[in-house]
Amino acid sequence: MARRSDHTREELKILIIEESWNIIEKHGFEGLTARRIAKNIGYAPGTIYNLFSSMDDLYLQLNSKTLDLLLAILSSPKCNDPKKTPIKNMKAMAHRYMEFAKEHRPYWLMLFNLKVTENRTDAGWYHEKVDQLFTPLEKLLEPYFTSKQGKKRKIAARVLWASVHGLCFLQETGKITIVSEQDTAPDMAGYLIDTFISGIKNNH
Amino acid sequence: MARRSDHTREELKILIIEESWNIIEKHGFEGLTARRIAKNIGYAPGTIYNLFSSMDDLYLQLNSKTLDLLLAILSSPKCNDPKKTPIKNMKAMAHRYMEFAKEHRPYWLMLFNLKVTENRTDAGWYHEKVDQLFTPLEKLLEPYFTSKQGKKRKIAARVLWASVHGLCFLQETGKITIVSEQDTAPDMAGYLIDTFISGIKNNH
DNA sequence: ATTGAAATTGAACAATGTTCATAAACATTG
DNA sequence: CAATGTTTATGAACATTGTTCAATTTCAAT
Repeated sequence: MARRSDHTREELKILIIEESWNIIEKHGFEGLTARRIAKNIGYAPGTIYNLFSSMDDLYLQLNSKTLDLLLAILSSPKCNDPKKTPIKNMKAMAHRYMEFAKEHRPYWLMLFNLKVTENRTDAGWYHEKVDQLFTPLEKLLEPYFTSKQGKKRKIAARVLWASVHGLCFLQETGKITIVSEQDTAPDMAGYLIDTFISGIKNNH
Repeated sequence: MARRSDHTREELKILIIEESWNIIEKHGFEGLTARRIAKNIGYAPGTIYNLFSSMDDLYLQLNSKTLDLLLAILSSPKCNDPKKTPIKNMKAMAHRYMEFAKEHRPYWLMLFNLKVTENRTDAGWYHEKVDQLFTPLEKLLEPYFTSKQGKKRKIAARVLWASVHGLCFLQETGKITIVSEQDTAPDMAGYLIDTFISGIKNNH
């Protein structure tokens, strides 16, 4: 039996989340089970339920971690370089998003897992976190809108972002037949951004 | 014990699919279990495995049915009206897609279910079916491209479609914070289409 | 009638999330 | 230090799941 003083409640919570993270990396989301986590950290399955109300609750915490990672990437200087044009930054942003989805596929896919999604209990902080993801793109869109068009800009950011995500999603789940080998998903995202921004300029 | 001559193999297959369809409508995807299907049609659980290699196989067949429905909707005269402008038709198409996602949510969500997606065995006919979904939009895009720009048009169709889908997905899974009550997802799709098409015109 | 193939069965298996009485570990008190 | 109370860990137990497969039943052919 694990000593009660081995870890504080908070330490144990982190321990479980981190071990889950590793399991997912090795065995994918399907490989993540309460029993496996418990075994790996030297506790009994029941212990997990002392710290998380359910597996879904744990999934939510894991998603939170993923969102943190994503926000860090989208906020990084590489796609917010003042020396580059906004369009170039946007393309870099899209590129890095797709890169993230590819490299951290299981974590990224979890974000859109049905069960996790329908967890609308304490959706407050979670939704705010998702909302935060739009801000880097919103900033890049500033040059194309007047200061009075804040709402329009917000909408544009969300629409463009949803588009990039849609492209990434269909690509990553193999639902899209890429027309030719040369037209990779990032290229298509580039095309999308060029066209969309060109359209925005046109409408002024 | 159910008589062997009650149904032919093919009849039974259809029976299972239709009963599954009803179960999903009533109890969602989560409510769909081998035992429940069997019980409802008066057979034993094992029988299902005589006709489908696994539950995932059955899911694939169900998705196929959903894709048929979707194609029918996207091909319908309501969004392919020669009297209307292409843009209006596109907006109608996006609108109907989103409507479909809302009304047939469980079926629509199943299309993007991980497990079902990773079934890459007989992905041939399935992928072709998905590919078919793009053709209505491709046709609507004809006026904006020369006959030599067939490939460009294909790409545009996929990009635009992915965008609409992304919008729909984030909206339907509650991942997007709509800026205000007035800006519904269909409105945002309209904005997307207007801007995107405007951008296409610009680039010629 | 007999034989043989084909279809149906349902008990059995392994694995899952989850619960909860029990026991252990610690903190507090007298 | 002993006794008591509280918190935490446990792991067996429960209900479900997909899935398998030897046994049984059904039916056509002989």
